[in-house]
Amino acid sequence: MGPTVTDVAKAVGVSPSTVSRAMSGGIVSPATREAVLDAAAKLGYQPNRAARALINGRTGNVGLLVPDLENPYYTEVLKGVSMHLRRTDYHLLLADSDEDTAWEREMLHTLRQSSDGLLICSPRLADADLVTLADPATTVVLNRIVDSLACVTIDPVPGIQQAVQHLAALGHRHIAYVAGPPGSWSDARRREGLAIAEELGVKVDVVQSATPTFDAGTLAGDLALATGASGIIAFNDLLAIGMLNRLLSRGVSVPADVSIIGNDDIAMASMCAPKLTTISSPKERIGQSAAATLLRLLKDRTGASSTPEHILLPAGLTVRASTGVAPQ
Amino acid sequence: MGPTVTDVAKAVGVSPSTVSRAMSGGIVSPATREAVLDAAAKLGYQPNRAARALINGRTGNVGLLVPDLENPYYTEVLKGVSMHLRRTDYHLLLADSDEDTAWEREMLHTLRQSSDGLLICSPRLADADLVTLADPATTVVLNRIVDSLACVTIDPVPGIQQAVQHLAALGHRHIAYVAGPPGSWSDARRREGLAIAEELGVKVDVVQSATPTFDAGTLAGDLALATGASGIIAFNDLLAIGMLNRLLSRGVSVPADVSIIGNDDIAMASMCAPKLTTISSPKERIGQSAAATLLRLLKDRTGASSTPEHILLPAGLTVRASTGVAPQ
DNA sequence: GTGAAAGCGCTAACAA
DNA sequence: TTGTTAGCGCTTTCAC
Repeated sequence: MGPTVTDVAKAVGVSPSTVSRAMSGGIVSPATREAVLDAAAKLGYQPNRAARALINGRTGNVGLLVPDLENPYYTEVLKGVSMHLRRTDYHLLLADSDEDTAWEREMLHTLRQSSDGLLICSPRLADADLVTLADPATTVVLNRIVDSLACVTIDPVPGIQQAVQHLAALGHRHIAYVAGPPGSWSDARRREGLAIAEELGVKVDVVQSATPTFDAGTLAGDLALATGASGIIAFNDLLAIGMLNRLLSRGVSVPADVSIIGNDDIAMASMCAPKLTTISSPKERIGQSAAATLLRLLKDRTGASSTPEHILLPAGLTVRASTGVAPQ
Repeated sequence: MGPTVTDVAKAVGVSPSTVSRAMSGGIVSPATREAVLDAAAKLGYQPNRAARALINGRTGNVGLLVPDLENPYYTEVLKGVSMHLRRTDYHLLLADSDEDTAWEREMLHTLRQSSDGLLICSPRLADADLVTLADPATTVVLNRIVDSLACVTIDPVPGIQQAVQHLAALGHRHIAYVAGPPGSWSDARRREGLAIAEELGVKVDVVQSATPTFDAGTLAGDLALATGASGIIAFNDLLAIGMLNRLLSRGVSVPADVSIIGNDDIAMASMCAPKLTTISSPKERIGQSAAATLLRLLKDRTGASSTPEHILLPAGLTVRASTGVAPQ
C-alpha cells in the first residue's frame, strides 16, 4: 500500500484535508498546491480510489456491456470507448454477456455498483427490460434507440434504402434479405427500410438465420440462392462474407451472377475478395461519442435532466466489388 | 445507494458483524446464516466493493493490458480472459495502450492500484521494464516469457520450424520471412525458428515491415515477391492476408506461383480465399489459462512463491489452401 | 457464536 | 485559506 494523504501532509507540513483539496482542485493557495503536488510526485502518492469511492460514491469506472467480443463489430465500438476514456481518468470495466440475456441482466446489476455509469450494447434485450435495469442519469445505450434513455447509434433505415436503390439501379428485380437474430433492434429497423423495395418494383424474400456469423452465412448462402434472387443483402458483414465464400465455392460468380451487400463495414469487408459492398457504420465513433455522452451525463448530474439525448451518426452504402449489374 | 450491512442486521435482529461473517463465509450458526442470507436476498443487499477494498486491500478487479484492440489476436485473448472471469466474481478492467510503450508504462502503474492482479500483453516492452513495473505475486504475462514472472504463451519456434519444413517438403528452395514489429518478443523467437531452413538447404530472406497490419501486408507483398522467393511466411495473419490480396491483384496465383503462410490463425484466416495456411495459436485458451493462473496466484498469496509458473500451450501448423508445390 | 468498537484512506462539513 | 472532526460501509480484533 503506497503512501497516504497523511504521509504527504506530514511531508509538506499541512493537514490531510489540505492535501486532499490540493489534489482534487479545491480552494488552496497556489503556493501550498505546488508544495503538495511536489511532495505527492516525490512520494509517488496516488489517492486511493476505494476510499474515494466510499465517500462520494464515485468509483471512477465506466462499465461497458457487449453481447459478444468475438464479433468484430463490438470490438471496434470497444476500441472507440477505450480511446476516449484514455484521455480521462476513468477506467473501463468490460463485460461480455456472450449473447445470454439472462446473464446480461445480472451483469447490468453487478456492473452498476462498480461503475459511475454504464455503456450498454444490447441488441436483444427488450426495451422494457432496459428501462427497468438502467438509470437514465447514468446510462447510454449504443446501437439502438430507447426513448427514455440517452442513445448513440446510426439510423439503419437510410442505409438499407440506399442498398435497395443501388441494386434496383443495377437492374435487380428480386432480392433476398438475410435477417439477423430475432429480437434484434437493428434487424427490425432494417426490415422497415426494406419497404422501399415495393415502390421500386423489387420483390423481397426474407431468409432467416440463427446467428449473424460466418458459418451461418455459409448456410444462408444456399438458402438465399434458392429464392432465385439475384441480389442479397445481409444483416451484417460476417453473414455476407460467409455467403460470398459459399457461393464462390459453388461456382456462382459474385457479382456477375449474384450481388451481395453486407452491413457494418467491418475491417474484413475490405480484405476479402471481391471486396464487399456494405453499409458502413462509424463503429469507433459510436463508441467515442457514447463515452463522451456518458461523461457529460455524469458531470452534469442535474437531477431531472430534461429529455435524454439521442445521437444519430451518419451511415451509408459503400460500394465496392461485390455488387454489379443484374445478370441478363 | 442500496441497503447496507446495518439494514440487513436490523432486519434479522443481529449485529452488523454477524451479517458480515454470514456473507463472507465466517463462523456463524447455520440458523443465523440462513436468516441473514434470506434477508440479504429479500433486500437486494450487495456488499459495497469500495468499502471492502478499503479494508482488505482487494478490489475484486483484474486488470488486462493489451497493445491494440483493433488487432483480432488480442480480442480473442480478451474473449478468453472474459469468459474465464465470468465464472468468478472478479471484474475485468481493460486498458488498450494503442501500441504506445510510454503510455503502457503509465497504465501499468494506474491499473495496478485498481486491481488485485494484472494480465499483461506487451510484446514490445523490454524484459527489464516489465520486471520493474510488475509485481511477480500479482502478475501474469501473456504471449512471451519473462523469467521472473508467471507467463502463459505458446512457444513460437516449433510452429515456424513446421512451416519451413512444410515449404521445403513442397519443394521450395527459397523463402521470405516478413518480419513483425522491431522489439517484438515473438518476432525474435520466430526468427530463431527460421534457423532450421539452413539445415534443409532453404535460403531465407527477411523482409521488414513497419506494422503487422493488412495494409502493411499489401506493401510487403511486393517486397517479398521481389526477393524471388516462392514461399512466404508472415509474422501474422493480417500481414499474410494483405500480401495474399496484393499478389492476387497483381495476377500472381496463390498457391500455384507463390505459397503463403500466416501466423496466429485468426478467424479471418479461414474466411479468405484461398483459405490461409497458418500457424495456429490457442488465443482464447491463452486468455483463459492466464486468468486462471492469476487467480491461483491471488488465492495462494504465499509470500515468496518459489519459481514463477511458465505455461506453454501447444501450437502448430494448420495447412489450408494457400500453400502448394513449388513452381516448376 | 455473537456483539461492541475501532479503523481502512479519504473528503466534506464546520470552525477558525 | 487552512485545520479539526466526523464518517462513508465494511471487516476484524477483542471481549463475552
